[in-house]
Amino acid sequence: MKNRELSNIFGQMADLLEILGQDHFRINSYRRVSRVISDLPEDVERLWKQGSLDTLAGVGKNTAARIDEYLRSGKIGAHQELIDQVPRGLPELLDISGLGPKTIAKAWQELDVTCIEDLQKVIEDGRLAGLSGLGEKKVQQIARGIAFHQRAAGRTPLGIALPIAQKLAEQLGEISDVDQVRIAGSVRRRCDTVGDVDLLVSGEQGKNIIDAFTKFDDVSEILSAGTTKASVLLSQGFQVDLRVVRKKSFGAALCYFTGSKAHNIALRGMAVDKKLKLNEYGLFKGDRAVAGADEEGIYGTLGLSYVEPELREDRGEIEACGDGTLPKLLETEDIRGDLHMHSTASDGSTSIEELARAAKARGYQYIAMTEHSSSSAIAHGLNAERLLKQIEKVRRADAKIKGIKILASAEVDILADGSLDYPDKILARLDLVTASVHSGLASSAQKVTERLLRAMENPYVDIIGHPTGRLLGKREAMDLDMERIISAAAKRGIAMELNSHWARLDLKDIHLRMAKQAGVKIAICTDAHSIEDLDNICYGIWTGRRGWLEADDVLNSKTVSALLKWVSWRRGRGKKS
DNA sequence: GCCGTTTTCGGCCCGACTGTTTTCAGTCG
Repeated sequence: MKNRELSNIFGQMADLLEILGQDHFRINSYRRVSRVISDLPEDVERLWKQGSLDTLAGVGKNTAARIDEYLRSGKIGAHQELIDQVPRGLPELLDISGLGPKTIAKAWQELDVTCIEDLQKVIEDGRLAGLSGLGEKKVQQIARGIAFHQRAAGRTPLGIALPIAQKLAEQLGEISDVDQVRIAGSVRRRCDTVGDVDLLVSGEQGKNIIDAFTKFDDVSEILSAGTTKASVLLSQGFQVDLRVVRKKSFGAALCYFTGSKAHNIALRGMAVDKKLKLNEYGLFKGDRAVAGADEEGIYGTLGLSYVEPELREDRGEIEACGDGTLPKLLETEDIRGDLHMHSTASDGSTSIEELARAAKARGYQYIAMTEHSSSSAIAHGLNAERLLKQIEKVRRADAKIKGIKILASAEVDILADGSLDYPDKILARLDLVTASVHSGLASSAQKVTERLLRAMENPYVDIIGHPTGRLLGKREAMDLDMERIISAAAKRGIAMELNSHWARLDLKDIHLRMAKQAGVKIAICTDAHSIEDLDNICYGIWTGRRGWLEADDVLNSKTVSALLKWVSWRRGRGKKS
């Protein structure tokens, strides 16, 4: 799949054009193409073969010709020409907070700055401060931006950012001038990783609120602070933006600061079509506000249904409002069980019975115990003999604890050749089988894809666990041919996991949507190694919602009897083919 | 560069904060 490469190229072209000072509408259209391709839930190469590239939003004649050029020759001439015009180290400077394209171009042309090291030199020897339009303060801001850029490893997982955002929101609520508080931005959209935290409050005394906020214990540096807006760095190393608006604007502001940017632009376009103006203060007809206090009013007045924050990515949600195909998203209550967890038998820290009781307390009807198999030696994986004893142990626990069904399952390793770590006759003894890759994740796309496809030929494989193996911020996802994997899953009725640990969230949103479209069931499971881990299910549910999942798309929204029926149905089907 | 029942040319989302300015450019979200 060339989507990622093409998306990167168009994004890079936008960066280069920006440094070269080109028309920003043109730059924006490159950025849009970059985003549309990276969000695309199908192979861009297939659209190209069908001759339907121009059905993509924002892709016109020129862009289609460039995609065509890339898919034929492996490069784009216009891209190469831009690269030749700008020093290689320059685009990275765009990532430095406080430094924009105009200043970068000036430093390059007047001081011959071509990379971060050059920039640091001209800051130290005072030459940067000597440029027109720059002064000592601005230069200090850029120096701080460089320091932050060098220590920040990029985006923060939601699982780290959300608890911090919630704590800050709570603290804001204790300020007497604050009326309402909400978390906005990518945290509210439940993106798997976030670049910063956006908080919104309503209140009349903006200055007081901003003053109190910038004095919070976790604030290590104040980047800016006015009467309605402040940006700070936290000691935890990421940025928090706070906005204060009046009550009558709260809904408009919440909508605006929740984003995404692309969704907002689409909303504003709709407002313009209706001769209205939309900004963070409200929806206006001339000078008169026609909506603004709540989000429902904004969407309603624009003639749209309310769009859940997880869907606000300009990935077709606005069009779906129009033709009534907006999904009724999965809810927490829809989850009836958890099909992936480890006890002390392999590498978990809790007994089967404790996990079962904790799951029951969370309202579940069933759990599946999935210890590792013998190849995962480091995780004390079970050999066939131990597994058979473990099955007996599960049966005894199941008989003992009433009100919840405990299924005997396993997380079986998919070996290098695609075979499974247990023989079929052992697998047949299990109620449910999840198969996962735990080694050789860096192999070529072709190799890992074949490995998974081979494993999926085994009639006992019910679920593919954490399919791409990614660990956010630590390990890249395997470069699978997701179209082939999903179509094989659809053909054999195999479910795919959405591993809910916040560091995995694997499959991710756009792949979930591909799976849904292919009719593949998703198992949203925690991979719990302790009782607390069971609570990670919320991250899976949110990510599922970002993938447009409804209750029916989710395997573990079934009752236990429907689940077991599904297993025998699909195994029968697997054996036939 | 894209796009079109107001358009094939002339638009393209909108506002806050900062610093270096004497009224605004640059950056950010």
